[in-house]
Amino acid sequence: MPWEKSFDLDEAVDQSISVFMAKGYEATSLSDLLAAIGINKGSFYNAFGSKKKLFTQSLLKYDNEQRKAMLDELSQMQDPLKAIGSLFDALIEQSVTRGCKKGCLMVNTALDLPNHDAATEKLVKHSMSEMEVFFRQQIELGHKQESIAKSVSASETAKGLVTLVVGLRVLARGVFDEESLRVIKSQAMHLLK
Amino acid sequence: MPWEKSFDLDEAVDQSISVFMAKGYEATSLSDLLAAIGINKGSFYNAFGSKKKLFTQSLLKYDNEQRKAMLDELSQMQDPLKAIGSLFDALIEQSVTRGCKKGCLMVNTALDLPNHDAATEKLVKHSMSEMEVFFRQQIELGHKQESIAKSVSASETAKGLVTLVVGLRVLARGVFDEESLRVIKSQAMHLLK
DNA sequence: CGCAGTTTATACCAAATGGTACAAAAATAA
DNA sequence: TTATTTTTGTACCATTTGGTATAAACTGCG
Repeated sequence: MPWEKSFDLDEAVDQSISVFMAKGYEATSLSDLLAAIGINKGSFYNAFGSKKKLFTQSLLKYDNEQRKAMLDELSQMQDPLKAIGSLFDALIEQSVTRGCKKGCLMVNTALDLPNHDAATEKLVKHSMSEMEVFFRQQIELGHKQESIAKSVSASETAKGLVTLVVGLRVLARGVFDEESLRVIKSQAMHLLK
Repeated sequence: MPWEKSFDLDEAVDQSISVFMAKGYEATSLSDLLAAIGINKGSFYNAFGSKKKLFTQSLLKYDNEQRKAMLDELSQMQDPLKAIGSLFDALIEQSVTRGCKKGCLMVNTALDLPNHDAATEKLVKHSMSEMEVFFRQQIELGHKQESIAKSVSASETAKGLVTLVVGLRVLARGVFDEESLRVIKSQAMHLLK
């Protein structure tokens, strides 16, 4: 066997995620990706096949390492109000700190859904639905623990919280300042009362 | 004097709004616009100057004729809960009916803010802030009329409602079905209790 | 009619688009 | 050393990009 790839595949996808997140799929050019990853066309097509395939790969990795990882961790807290509060804290933290206003690849793609293929649509819907499930389960746990009133509908409030998260990620891209983002969190907690 | 323009300027901008809304600024090509308006390059540059100028004009018109017109009308109802409920009804109605999933030009642009110029940023921020003001005033009116409890903070809840509206417009583009959108409305009304 | 202004249609522009092809260099394994 | 395979660099591809230029045809008014 000859030799290992000289650039880190995983790292390359991470760079791609950044670019796609910042500019969107269409507005991201091949040159943008090559510059961000630090390779040239030959290696690119050898490694990823096409721009579209890289995008799908990026979206998948993002969903696994960002959304899924975070929800899994929060689920283990066994404290619904704290878990949900922490989720919003983390989103705000990311929005304020991270590279500045890159937002969320999944939300960006959700807004652009009509311009993507069926596979992408399925992935985005699944990711959003997983988030809704997370909220629903947390609220149901709160019902058992009696930290959340039974009058708070698990399924309906879960959808409300998903909507607030999505809205937050949009507004975090430049419309709202940090203080306003924190108000969104407090409004989310209001829905649980 | 020679002769009137043979195509309707106003109508042309409306067509442009549709295209920009559906595909986003970057992904919309000149050809897309020419096809949608039904004119050719010569007339286009004579009438609008550039793609960017047309976009700005479109955004401005959209803000005036969609957002402003709607909020002005709802303000006249003098019934905060009804007005806010009607706003969500109208958004859902649009999302379900209108051309199918075109969404909202202002929200689409908000998510894309980092890639636009200062003038656009100002316009979007102003539009969003006007919406926030609308909600705040409605809640304050509700305080006076005693239809909304004083414990509901006008300024904070206004931000929460703006976030729900933005989230709704994103999710309406393909993630949520009509039933789920209606749940968002009911969650919005919950914030007013 | 003649002038003014508009519309069409076309040709053109340089630059960038996503993607392919290929030779040479480099590095490992046998 | 000799294969094997990936890397790099470059050249190339047709198409499209936003934008300009131009000439002819059309329409309305004085």
